[in-house]
Amino acid sequence: MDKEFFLDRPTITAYKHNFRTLLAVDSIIFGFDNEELKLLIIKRDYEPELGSWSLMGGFMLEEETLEEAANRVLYNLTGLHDVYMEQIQVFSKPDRDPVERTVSVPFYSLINIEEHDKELLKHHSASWFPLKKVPKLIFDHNDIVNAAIKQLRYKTSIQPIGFELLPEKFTMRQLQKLYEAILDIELDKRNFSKKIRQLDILVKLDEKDMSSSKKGSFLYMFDKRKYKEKVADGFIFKL
Amino acid sequence: MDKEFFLDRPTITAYKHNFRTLLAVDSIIFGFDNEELKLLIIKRDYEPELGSWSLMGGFMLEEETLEEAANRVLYNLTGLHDVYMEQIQVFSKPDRDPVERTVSVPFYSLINIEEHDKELLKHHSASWFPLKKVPKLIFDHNDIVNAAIKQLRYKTSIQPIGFELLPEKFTMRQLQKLYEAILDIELDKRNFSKKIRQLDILVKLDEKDMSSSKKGSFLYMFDKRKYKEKVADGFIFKL
DNA sequence: ACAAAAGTGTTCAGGTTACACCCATGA
DNA sequence: TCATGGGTGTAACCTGAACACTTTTGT
Repeated sequence: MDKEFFLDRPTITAYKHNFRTLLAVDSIIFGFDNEELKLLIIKRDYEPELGSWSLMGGFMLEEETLEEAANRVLYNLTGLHDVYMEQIQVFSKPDRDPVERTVSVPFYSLINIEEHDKELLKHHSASWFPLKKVPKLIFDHNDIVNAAIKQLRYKTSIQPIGFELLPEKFTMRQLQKLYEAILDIELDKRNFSKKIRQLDILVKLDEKDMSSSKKGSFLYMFDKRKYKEKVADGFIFKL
Repeated sequence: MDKEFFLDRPTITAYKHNFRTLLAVDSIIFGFDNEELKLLIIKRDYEPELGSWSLMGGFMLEEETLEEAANRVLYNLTGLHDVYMEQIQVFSKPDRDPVERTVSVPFYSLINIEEHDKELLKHHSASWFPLKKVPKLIFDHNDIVNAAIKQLRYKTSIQPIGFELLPEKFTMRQLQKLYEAILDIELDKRNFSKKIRQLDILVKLDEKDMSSSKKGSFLYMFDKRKYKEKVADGFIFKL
């Protein structure tokens, strides 16, 4: 029994003798260019690993939550607020950051690839990479990206997210391409549009987008109110 | 532009000036007694909140990962190793712990309610509570428990977990009751056993359990190899 | 012989999949 | 007039849901 009692000590020790760690948020930012999914990463202009590709990240401040920190980091890079964001598994190997132990809480976000501040991106030497061409990133950032992709696919296959990656008005075909890009599969256009229309979260507009074909294709908007109702009802959608 | 550059500072500052936080793991331990789902909590024997009900927890040590810390905490309370464990959302409100800022990474585990070290439980003044009768816990621990229940239900509804909560040999009826307890719904025994048998992850034994009826009911075991294969294939199961 | 739980099969409805042709238009 | 992408319906199949009776055996 003594063994357990010994191991137990740290959990009942007064707070002050315990280890305190740096806590970072890392931002996995996905965008869509109507063809494929892309990831936004930066070229570090500070040590360690100056000049290497990296996720955008930042340390959690004393007075903010992790969610606030993640929003701050995303805002710093893109100028965007109120973006879809989801936390994934924490990365906590003691030696993952060579400078000092840093635990990373990653958040992935979905943004419209057209709607961000390009000056800020330039300032951070940030670039978009197709998912299949993401270079070697610092530390364990490639693992983090892979975990985020996995989580995004999983979520997308059971809940209608992904609208955040499109412009406000979009065609059925764009939406289908988005799902195909996220899930990395091909879908039948008849079945896809039937399914999506059944969800009753889109509004069909009278306008057409004439850029993709001679005939033009109808534009849709996404009915935020209905969408939120459904998600709140714990609604599950299977593609 | 200056605003962004100012906000940006913390993310590019050298490590040393940044805030370091206490990082805790909290353990949400679920057990099943053949009737209902229960939660294991402890009566704190240290300040703050001495005497209050609380999740078992502990601070992450300098040389361990969060997963190791979670295993250590669980081991300290139950004497168990190699238990199913899953991380849920991090809780990081700056004032959630009144003594000092502590970020909590909660892990829930599923254990067989018969197979743990009862001496250790007594030592920690720990008790099992039915989910619907969990008392007020310290800090935001009730929120953490609710998040864990939600996650457990979600997981259970799409993947065959939950076997961890049963003894090695169990009856179809016990398994059904477990699912009913986790999902808080009633299931049809014909459809349930058909579905489970289709999954092809159980082995039917020749033995019967005679304790529950005159006729006796067949015992099953869970085929770990097949189960692991299925889960690795990203297999989704909908009850 | 009866009470108590175990065990099993069929039918029906709804959803998912596979599949092919016509439409509108600009060039 | 033709080439390009847009738009739609139907039949076969599969899965999930609802539902009731027989079996075993201890008392």
